Amino acid sequence: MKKISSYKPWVETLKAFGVRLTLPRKTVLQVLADNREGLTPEEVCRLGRASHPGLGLVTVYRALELFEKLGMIRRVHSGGHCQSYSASFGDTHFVVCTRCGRVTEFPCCGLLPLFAHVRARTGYEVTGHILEITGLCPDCVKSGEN
Amino acid sequence: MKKISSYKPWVETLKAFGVRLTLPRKTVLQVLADNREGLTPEEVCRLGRASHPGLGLVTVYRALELFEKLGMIRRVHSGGHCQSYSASFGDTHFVVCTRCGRVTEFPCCGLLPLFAHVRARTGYEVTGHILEITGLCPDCVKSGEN
DNA sequence: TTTGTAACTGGAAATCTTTTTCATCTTTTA
DNA sequence: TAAAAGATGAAAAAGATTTCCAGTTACAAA
Repeated sequence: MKKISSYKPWVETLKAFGVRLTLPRKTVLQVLADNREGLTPEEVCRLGRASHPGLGLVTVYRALELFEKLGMIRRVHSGGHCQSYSASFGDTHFVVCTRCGRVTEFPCCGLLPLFAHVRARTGYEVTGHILEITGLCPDCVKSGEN
Repeated sequence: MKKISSYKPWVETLKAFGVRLTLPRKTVLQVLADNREGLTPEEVCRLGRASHPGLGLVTVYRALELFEKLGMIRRVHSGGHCQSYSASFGDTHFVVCTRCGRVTEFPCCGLLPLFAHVRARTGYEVTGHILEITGLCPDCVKSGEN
């Protein structure tokens, strides 16, 4: 798993919403930028303390809630528990590796016909959806079974 | 919300897996058969006590876990928390009403092209997925805004 | 039927997980 | 730079889930 970018691209978003850029928030953002698995609040806190030892779990909860509301991160449901978060850029969905937990985004596409089908079939007016695909990432496919 | 069937269709499944048909389990099944919303363990327990006052919450947790493993019920992720369950018959997905919580199944269909797309784009070998659609059920569409 | 036994149950207590509270500290803007 | 609004983190409270364990029960075999 490689470290990706910094959290810099997110800074604009935060400024646009008039959200303060504090040390704990920067720390949480950096952790999320550095990791490509879904992380629980607990995990974010533990990882974050490497660079900011005073980081509080409550603050992590609040930061994650805020970033989710701003669309910078999203909840990952696959893999048993639903309280993990992963960075998200734009209108995408996740593929989650069932072996190593790696999360990869892919553009949201081609669901409109399905929504029409659902509407016709059930009478519901569709307003949203959760779509998450699970599978094996390229590395895990290469390195063995399951 | 209308009461649907009994839990009878499930009895075969349970027998096939060599699972005992006990009073608490029957109670949980009846609750799930009677309700078309996602129910939390707590709610199942409360509703179940109407017919079986001694029903224990721990037993409800165990029963839900078992039934989920046997594919008789599935977790509902929409609506904030992910610890609700709803009856499920066959290879389907859920549409969840964001207003009244009603859950309706629709056949799983038309996702194969998407899986191919994901594979081509991300290199993941697709093995599963979570798809849940949210919207307004016909009754809620009729009865007002929101 | 009756009976033996493995499977199941439910209360209490132990473990998490998440939220609330509140006194203190930090950004930001004026 | 100072004031004010916003943010932080420790502790405590509230919730959710699991573990333990002493009974109880469904079911198969006699």
